[in-house]
Amino acid sequence: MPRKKQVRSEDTKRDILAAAGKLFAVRGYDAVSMREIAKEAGCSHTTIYIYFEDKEALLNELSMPSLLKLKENFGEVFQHERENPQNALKQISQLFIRFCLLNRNMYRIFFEVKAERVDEDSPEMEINQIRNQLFGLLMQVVRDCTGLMEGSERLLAYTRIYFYMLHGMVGTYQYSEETAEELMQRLADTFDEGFEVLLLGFREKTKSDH
Amino acid sequence: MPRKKQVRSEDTKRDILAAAGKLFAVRGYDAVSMREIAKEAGCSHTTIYIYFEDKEALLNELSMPSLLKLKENFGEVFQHERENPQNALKQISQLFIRFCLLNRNMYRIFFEVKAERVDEDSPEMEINQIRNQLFGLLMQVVRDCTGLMEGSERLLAYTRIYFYMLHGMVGTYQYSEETAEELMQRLADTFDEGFEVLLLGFREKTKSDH
Amino acid sequence: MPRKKQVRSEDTKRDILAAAGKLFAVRGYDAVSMREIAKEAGCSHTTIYIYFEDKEALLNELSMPSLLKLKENFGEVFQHERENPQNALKQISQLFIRFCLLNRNMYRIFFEVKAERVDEDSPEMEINQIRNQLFGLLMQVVRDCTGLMEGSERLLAYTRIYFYMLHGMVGTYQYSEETAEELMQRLADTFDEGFEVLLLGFREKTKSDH
Amino acid sequence: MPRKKQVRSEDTKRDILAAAGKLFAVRGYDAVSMREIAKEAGCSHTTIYIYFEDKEALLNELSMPSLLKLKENFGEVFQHERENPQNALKQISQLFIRFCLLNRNMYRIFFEVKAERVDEDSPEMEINQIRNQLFGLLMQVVRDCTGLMEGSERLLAYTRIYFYMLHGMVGTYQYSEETAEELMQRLADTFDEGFEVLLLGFREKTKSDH
DNA sequence: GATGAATGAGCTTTCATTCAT
DNA sequence: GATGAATGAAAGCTCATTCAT
Repeated sequence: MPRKKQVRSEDTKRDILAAAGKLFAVRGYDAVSMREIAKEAGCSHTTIYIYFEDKEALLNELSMPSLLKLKENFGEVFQHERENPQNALKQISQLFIRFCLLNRNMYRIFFEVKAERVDEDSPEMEINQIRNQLFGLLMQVVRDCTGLMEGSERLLAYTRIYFYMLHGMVGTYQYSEETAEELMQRLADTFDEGFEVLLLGFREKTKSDH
Repeated sequence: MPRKKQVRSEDTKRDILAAAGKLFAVRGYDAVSMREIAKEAGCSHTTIYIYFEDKEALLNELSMPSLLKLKENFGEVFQHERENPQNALKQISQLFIRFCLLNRNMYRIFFEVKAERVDEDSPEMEINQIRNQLFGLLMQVVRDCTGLMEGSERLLAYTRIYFYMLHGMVGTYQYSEETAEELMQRLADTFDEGFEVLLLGFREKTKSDH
Repeated sequence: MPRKKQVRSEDTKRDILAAAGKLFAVRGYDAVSMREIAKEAGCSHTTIYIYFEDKEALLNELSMPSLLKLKENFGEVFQHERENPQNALKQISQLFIRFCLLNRNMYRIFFEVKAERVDEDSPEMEINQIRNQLFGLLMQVVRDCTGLMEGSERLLAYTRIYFYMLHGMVGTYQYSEETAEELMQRLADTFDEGFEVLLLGFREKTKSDH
Repeated sequence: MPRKKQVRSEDTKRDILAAAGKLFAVRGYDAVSMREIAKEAGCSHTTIYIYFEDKEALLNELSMPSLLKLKENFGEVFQHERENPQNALKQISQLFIRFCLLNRNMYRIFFEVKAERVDEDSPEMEINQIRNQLFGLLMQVVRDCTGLMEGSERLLAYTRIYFYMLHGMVGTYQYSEETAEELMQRLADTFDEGFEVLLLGFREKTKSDH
C-alpha cells in the first residue's frame, strides 16, 4: 500500500470529478464530452474509464456526496426547527434551491431522470432513493406546517405542488449566466415570498374545506 | 415568379415544419436528426437548409405559429372571462400546461433559452417578444385576481411565482412516457389545486400585509 | 435523374466495394477498419455509411454477387455434367476452392458465421440461404456419385464429410502469402486426389455395408 | 535467490497460464483481454508482462504444454496400436479433434499462423516444430495404414488430405455454442465415418493405381 | 428550387502496453 | 518481483452541414 500512489490516484479521481462537476454545471451533461473532461482534469480521457464505468457513472458518483450532504442538511434543519415548521420549510427550500443552482448538473439528476426507472440494482437506484427520501422529508415538513394527516391524498398533492414551485424556481435559472449567489441575492425575496404564499394558500384552502 | 413554383415551394416548407413539429413534439429537439425530418417531410435534408439557416432556426420558426395561436387563445380567455378573473387564470394555466405537454419542444423554447439573449436582430428576438407578451397577459390576470396595482413590485413577484409553478408542472413531466392527455387527466386535480392554492395565498398575503 | 451524379455515386460505391474486397481478402474482415477502407477507396469513412448500413452489411453486399455467381457456376456444372457426376463433383470442388482462395473474406461468410442464426429478416438470411442452396447442390452431386438415397442419413453424413475436406483445404491456406492461383497450381493435384480418394471411399464403404 | 520468492513467482506464472488457458479455451483468444486474464489469475495485468513479452507470447507459451501433452498422447497411441494402424489412426484423429474443440484457441495456433513464418528465433518456431512433429506422426500412421513408402509424394499428399479433413472438422465447429463433449457425442459417428471412408479411399486408390 | 454526394468533427468506449514506484 | 496509474491508438458510428449540379 504505497502512500504516494494512493494519493496520486485520489488526486486524479478528484480532479476528474472536479472537472466534470464544473463542466456539467456550466454546460450540462450532454454537451460535455469525455475528452473535454479529461482535458480540464489534466489527464487522458482513457484515465476516466479507470475510475468510472462510463459517463453516466461519473455523473452519478459526482452527485452522490452532494446529495448526501444535502440530505444531511435537510435532516439538521428538520431537527433544529422542530418547533417552527414554517421556518424549517423555508430553510429547506432555500437550501434546495441554492444547492440546485450551485450544482446545475443536479437539475438533470433531480428532474430529468425518469423516476420510475428502478432496475433494482442500477446505480440510479441509490440516487432515486435519496431523491425519494428528500421528497419524504419535504412532505413531513409540509405536514407539520399544515397539520394534514400523514399519508393523506391532500398532503401528497400539496407536497407535489410545493415541489413544482421549487422545480420551477430552479429550472427558470438553469441557463442563466448569473452565478448561484447572484441569483440567490437578487431573487431571495421573491423566493421567500413564494414559500410563504404557497403555505398560506395551503392553510387557507384546508381551512375553507372544513 | 411563376405561381406554380411558389406554391410548390411553400408546400415544401410547410411539410418540413409539419414534420419537424411532429417529431420534435414526440421525441424532443435533440433526439431528432435533420435527416429524419427530411424523410418525414418527403424531401432531401439539404432542402431544409434552403428554408432554414440551421436546426435551431427551424425550431424557432416552427414555434412561431403555435406561440401565436397560444397567445390568441390567451387573449380570448382574457376577453371572455373578464368578469371572472379567477376563472381566466385557471383556464389560461390549463391552456399553457396542455400546450407545453403537447409540444415538448416548447419547453426548450420557453424555459431553456436564456431570456437575456436579445441580439436585437436574432430570430430569438421574436420569440422572446411573444414570451414576454404572454407573461404580460398572465400578469394582468394575476392583477385582476389580486387587485394589486399595475406595475407594482409585488405584482411582478407574484406573477413570477405563479410562473415558477407552471414551469415546474411542465418540467416535471418533460420526460414522462405518458401522453399529454394522460397526464392532464391524471393530474388535472392536482394542477387545479395548485392554481387555487397559490391564488388563495396571494390574496391572504396581500390582505395580511395591509 | 441527373446522369452525372448517378454515375459518380455508382463509382464511389464500387470503389468502396473494391477497396473492402481487396482489404478483406488480404487481411481479413476483423483486421480491416472502416477508415482504412475509406482511405483505400479514396473517400471519407462517413461516406461508406451512406452506402452501407454498417460494416457487416458491407461485407454481406460485397459477398452477394460473388456468391450468386458461384451458385450459377455450380448450376452450370451440374447441368453440363449430368452424365458424369464424378466430373461434376470435381469441377464443383475446384470452383469452390478457387472461389474461397480468391475471396478470402468468404471464409468468414461461409465458415465463421453460426449457421443457425436465422432472424428471418436479417441480411444474413440471404447469405445463409445461398449457402444452404450450395450445400444442397453439393449433396445432389454426391448423391449422383454414390447412388445413395435422397434424404438418407448417410448421404447427409457423406456430404458433411466432403464439406469438411473442402473447408480444410480452404482453411489451411487462409493465411498463406501465396496467391490463389499459385496455390491452385501448386496444390491442384493434391486437391484432385482428395476429391477422388474421398469419393472412392464413399463408394467402397457403401458397397461393403450392403 | 531466496527459495520462497522463487516459488511464489512460479506460482504466479502458473496462475496466469491457467487463467489464460481457461479463458482462451472458452471465449477465444481475441475476445479475452489482458485485464480479464489478470483478474482471473489474481494478479495485476502488468504482472503478466513480466513473464510474457505480449499477449501472443502468452498464447504461445500457454500452448506449449498442451501441445507436448498431445504429442505424448499421439506417441502412446502409436506405440500401443502398432499392430493395428487403422485403430491408431482413428484414435489419433479423435484425440486431435477433441483437443482442438477443447482448446479452441489451439485452432489459432494450429491453423491460423502462417506455417512458413520461421524467423528462426521466434517463439513460433517451437510451436511450428511440434506441429511438424505431429504431422510427421500422422504421416507415419497413414503410412502404416496404407503401406505407402516413407517419403513418397503420395504419402505426403494423402497425409495432407487427411489433415484437411481434420482441419475442416475442427474448423466447422469453431464458433459453435455446443461444448466439446456435446459436439463429440453428436458427431462421433460422422467423424468416425470420415476417418474410415478416407482410409478406404486411400487404399482403393493405391490399389487401383498399381 | 431542389438534391444527392460527400465530409470533418465529434462521440463513447476498449485495448494492449509502458512507466514510476 | 510486483503493481497501480496512466496513456495513445484505434475502433465503429452519427451528425449537422456544405458543395456541385
